[in-house]
Amino acid sequence: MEINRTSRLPLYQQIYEILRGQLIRGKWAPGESFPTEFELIREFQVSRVTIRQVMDRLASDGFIYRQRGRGTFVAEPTLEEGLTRIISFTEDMRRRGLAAGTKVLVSTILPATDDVAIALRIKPGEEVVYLKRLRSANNEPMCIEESHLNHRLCPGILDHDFSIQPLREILESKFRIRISRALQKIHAVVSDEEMNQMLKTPNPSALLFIERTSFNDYDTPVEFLRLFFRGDRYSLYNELKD
Amino acid sequence: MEINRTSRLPLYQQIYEILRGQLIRGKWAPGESFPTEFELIREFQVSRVTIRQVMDRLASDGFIYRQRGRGTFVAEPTLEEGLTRIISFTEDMRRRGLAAGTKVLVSTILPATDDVAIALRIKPGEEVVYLKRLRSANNEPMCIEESHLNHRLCPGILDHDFSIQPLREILESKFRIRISRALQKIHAVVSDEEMNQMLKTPNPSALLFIERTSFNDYDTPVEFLRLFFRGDRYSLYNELKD
DNA sequence: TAGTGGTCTAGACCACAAA
DNA sequence: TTGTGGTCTAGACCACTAA
Repeated sequence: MEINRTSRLPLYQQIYEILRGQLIRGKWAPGESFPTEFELIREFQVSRVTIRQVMDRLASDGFIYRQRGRGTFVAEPTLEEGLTRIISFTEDMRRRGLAAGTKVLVSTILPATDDVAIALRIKPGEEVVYLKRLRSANNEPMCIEESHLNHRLCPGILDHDFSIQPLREILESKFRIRISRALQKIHAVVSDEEMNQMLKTPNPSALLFIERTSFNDYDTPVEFLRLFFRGDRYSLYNELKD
Repeated sequence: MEINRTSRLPLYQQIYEILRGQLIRGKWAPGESFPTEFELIREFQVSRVTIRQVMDRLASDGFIYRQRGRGTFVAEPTLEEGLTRIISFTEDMRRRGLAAGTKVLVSTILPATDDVAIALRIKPGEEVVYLKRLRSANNEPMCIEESHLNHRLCPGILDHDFSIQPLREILESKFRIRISRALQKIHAVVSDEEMNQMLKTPNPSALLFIERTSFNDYDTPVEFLRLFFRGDRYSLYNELKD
């Protein structure tokens, strides 16, 4: 874990990426002491302001919290992160104390419909990878997920087994596509017959319906996602300020 | 707008509050130039680092955005703010281009039920102000709002007219209670007969259901709120990072 | 008392945009 | 060329916690 002083990437960003990666990979347990400012100053040989810039960001991201006079500590994972960071379904369920499962229902290539084309900023009729999965938690159905990928950006992706390897991992390792941000819309809808069958919900049921467009580093839409969560089992949590 | 150098409140926080207040009150129009760093340095007579600390926060709050070489500008109001800041129903509707209306359905004092008591951290049976309102947008029903206030914190609040003056304003001016943060849970539920009548929705309909507990500066729960939004008319928006 | 995080300063050099 | 925001430095003093 070295920083590059000749890189055009600012020092604080390099250090941020390093520490953030270590936090996500679980280098420290929640509640454990995080290195002090002066330890990080020694380790990376930068000024205190630069280290504090990094720690301010890690704190506002919710990864660490600081206590004057005591030190800095690693924060517990929160459910709120599902509304601020892009985390996988598996990770989301783990935080809720549930074991995630996946069943691929459909995986094929289709011409883009008008709404999908608009979301992906492509022409209607262009090739879209359509992936429909049933997501479960503790072996009970939890969510229907319909993914639409711009096939031009990930040709041949259908050869992979989506029930084993996470989609984002495939995009990153095989196609060098990193999802850096996403915009989403959250609604409530009534389930239809087909959904009730798949989700084992009574008729009628309410579903938490999320439409999400994910973008790569160059702000090109990569994926358009529709998520239908069981309203009786899944809620979102967050904090409002001021 | 002066800062107090002998106050225990840090300079950057004082300046932040001043500028934030001016931004919220609309001192500058969206898109308009915000004062440059050096103008603010001159105005408040503090160092550049301090001003940047303020502007970093205003930027991450979404109030301003900066462009290297060009300057700093006032951001457009976004719908996302409804998921990060505590904004009033009226303000939320305004951002959606709708005119808000309010009809008070019930306003009374009740003993706290178990769930409300837990949320407000009081004993079951203690006095709670119960306020039920029908919120409308462009004269169409949009939301049923059930508010539960800890009556001990705002005795006599029922004398006010909630259809005219915003609840938060009454709390602030009459009882010196400032809501500084809130925790909420977002679900989807199916409407019942009574709700369908009030909201003029068909049976069955899906509602976006939000439960929110609001806290004052001392982290005491002040209000427990249940919001039932029409699923066909109301959605939440937000951005996910990385 | 020693160590931690919180605040603040003056000053430097850089990249970028506009005139 | 000028002015803007972006990054980085060394150093200072303070408030709080724990030993």
